[in-house]
Amino acid sequence: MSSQITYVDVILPLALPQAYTYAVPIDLVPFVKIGQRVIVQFGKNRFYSAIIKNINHKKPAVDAKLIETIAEEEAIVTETQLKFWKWMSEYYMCTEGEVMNAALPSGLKLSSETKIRYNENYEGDFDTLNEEEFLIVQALRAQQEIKIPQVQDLLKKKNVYPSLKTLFNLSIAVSSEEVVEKFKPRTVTYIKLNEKYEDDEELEKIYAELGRAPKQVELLLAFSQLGKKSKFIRKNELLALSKSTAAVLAALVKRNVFTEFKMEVSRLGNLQTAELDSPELSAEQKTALAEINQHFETKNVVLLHGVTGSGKTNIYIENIKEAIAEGKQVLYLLPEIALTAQIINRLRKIFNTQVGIYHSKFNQNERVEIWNKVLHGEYKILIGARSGLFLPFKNLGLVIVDEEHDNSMKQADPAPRYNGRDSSIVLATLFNAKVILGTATPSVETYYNTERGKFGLVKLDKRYGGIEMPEFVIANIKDDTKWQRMQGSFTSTLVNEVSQALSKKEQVILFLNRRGFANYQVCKTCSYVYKCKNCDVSLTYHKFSHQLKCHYCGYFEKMIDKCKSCVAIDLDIVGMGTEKIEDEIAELFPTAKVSRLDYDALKTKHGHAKVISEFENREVDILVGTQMVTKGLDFDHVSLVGIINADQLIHHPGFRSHERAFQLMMQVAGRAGRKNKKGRVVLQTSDPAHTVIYNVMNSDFKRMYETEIGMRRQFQYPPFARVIEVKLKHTKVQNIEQASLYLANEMRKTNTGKVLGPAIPFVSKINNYYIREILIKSTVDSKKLLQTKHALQQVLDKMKTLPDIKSVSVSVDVDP
DNA sequence: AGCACGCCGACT
DNA sequence: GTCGGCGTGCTC
Repeated sequence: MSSQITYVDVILPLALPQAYTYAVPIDLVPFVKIGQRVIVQFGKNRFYSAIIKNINHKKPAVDAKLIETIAEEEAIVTETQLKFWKWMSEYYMCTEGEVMNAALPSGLKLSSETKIRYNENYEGDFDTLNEEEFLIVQALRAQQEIKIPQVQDLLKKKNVYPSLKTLFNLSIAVSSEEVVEKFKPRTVTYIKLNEKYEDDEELEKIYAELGRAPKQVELLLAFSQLGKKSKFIRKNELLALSKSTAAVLAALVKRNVFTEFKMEVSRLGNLQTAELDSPELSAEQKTALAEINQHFETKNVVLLHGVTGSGKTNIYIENIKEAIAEGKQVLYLLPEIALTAQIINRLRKIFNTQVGIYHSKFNQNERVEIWNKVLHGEYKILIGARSGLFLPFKNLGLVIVDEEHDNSMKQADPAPRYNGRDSSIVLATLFNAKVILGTATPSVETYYNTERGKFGLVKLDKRYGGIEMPEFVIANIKDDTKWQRMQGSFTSTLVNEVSQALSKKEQVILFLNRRGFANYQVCKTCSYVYKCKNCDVSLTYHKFSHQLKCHYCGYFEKMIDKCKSCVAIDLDIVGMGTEKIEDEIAELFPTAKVSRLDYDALKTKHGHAKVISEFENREVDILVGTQMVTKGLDFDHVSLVGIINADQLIHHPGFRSHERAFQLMMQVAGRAGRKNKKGRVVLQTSDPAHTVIYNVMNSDFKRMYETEIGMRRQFQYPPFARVIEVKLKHTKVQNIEQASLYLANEMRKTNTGKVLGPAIPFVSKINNYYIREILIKSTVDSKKLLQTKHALQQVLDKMKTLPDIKSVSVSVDVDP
């Protein structure tokens, strides 16, 4: 029994299909535990920090290496987290290593560095060396130790191994692997008086001795005054208060009067702020809170559907308090952009030092400290962006996902391509914790889940002043074109509505989902369309900068007035963008002040904040913008929203864009209306009968959702189906064609899901890579979904063995 | 992800 | 002829 070797299976922070097994040295056996971070050699000379997944005595098929060391005695990953990682890797079709990569702050992921030294015993000459090798030798002799990136810099190329190998073979240089812990605790230097001088007599003596060094006497005096209460003082503080210098202090340290020592401190600072009582709840809010708690008796997830400004945060605060009172931890997820100082300060004022924050603006060292504080339960509340759900919670009691509809809750790239909302529900289930999803515009899946009773629904539809849903008006572009009633890009209906709103001194938002001036530019003679060199999409004409820009990669060229392809000088600008709308509306309403809010306006004009504040202060009457107008704004005097091209929003290939369009539509529409006054939304469309909005004209959002859900049921999109999106990428089109055909055909054969593609005739090109997506629709039944995934995995594995297409890179996304 | 091995084009 | 490009395969 005791002679058995102990093995550990570890997760390496790499995209590897399986766990790897290492043997544990006999002296480390008593210390290994699951979730512990160990350092292992993987490959010829690389070291990684890995996480122990399980411990056993089964001898692996291949010889196991020994683990190098244990990074820290304590397990920094909990077993719950390991379960969560496993779930995530299976659900989102990636490796556990990739999940680990996303989960751990890189301060906890170490990497080894190859260091190269000059061999001092080398006695030969350098005659056989080439120029590059000699350059390295010179550098080695000057600095005696250099790292690979320095060599790459030196030789100005990436592959430096051949040159180094020559030097190693000739024993001119030697290499060593050094493991670097990235996390460095922050230390502060303190100054202490040597014990000897605590005795007054000795102190007198030293003053006498120092007689001829007045600066040192001064410093010592200052210390004895400052240091009266404690025996040591921070170095910086001492220097600042005594107005002395580091050199003087160093002299005293050298004389052994003072001793320097370092102490680890937290980077996170002391967050003590004035305690603030939590806000008093309004009657509606109290009811909502009671309803949430009532739902929690039978359900784990509740949607808090509250219009903007209904005070959802006040309700969260009460729920957080309850969870904390039970000794549980709370996770509060927000989209990165919504993680503002405002919300953080508010919670900090109430919950003080129990609140931790976790998002991309923290550096790696800070993130490690936060990780540890969550692990040790020092933080009770964690406010974070979606990656916050990877923190090592011990006893999570409540998860709040605010702005649950926000598409930044979904990680697009790289793997794991997970949805923060869905994943946090799974995480909560592992802890038997409750989840509140909060939003003013629920995602369709969430709405559907409340409808069929899976989630509880609590509505908070009263604003403080009370607001009604807007009235929808359809403006038919086709009719107006036929009767020649169009005024530029505007229908007569919209023009009338705008002038009415303006005459009542109300504000207008015009929404168009395309920036720039015009879609594309085409030659009237030869029909040549200006396209991007890199991306194969048409270039957008920007009037302000007089450029043709690619909205995909940012490429731009100067606009010229003659055709690139033939001799003609008659070019046509087709389509419209926000710039053009801005121009046209200004011309139609010359007395109105018009402003524009889109990506370009941020840079060229005066920035986001200024545009918004001008609009809020009613210095601007008409705001033209892209979806930016929907981001966290609340305008009180907007009575009219014009959607310039509703077709574009509704008729869009692929359900993802459809979903986005739907969200957008609701959010834009939600901007209309003011206190006690119904707003109006004008939808310009050339095909009213096929516009979703037609069906819900003059109705409320409930019908909008229902229509959308109906369509999704009909076409089997999420939430009625699961969709696996396979993205193929390669430099050669033929390989993409072959791979996508193969994949689609093989998947059809397995009969585990409906394959959409490669019939989708769309291969995009980004930076020399061709990309094609294939959608595989499976049912919501988790067993069937698993089958589909297995089948897909097999097909992908097999594809890797096919000579012609094996190098095609594949990324898989699962929706939802 | 790295790193080694191996097979084809532009250089001495 | 070789150097060096990157396509391919493996890492406990």
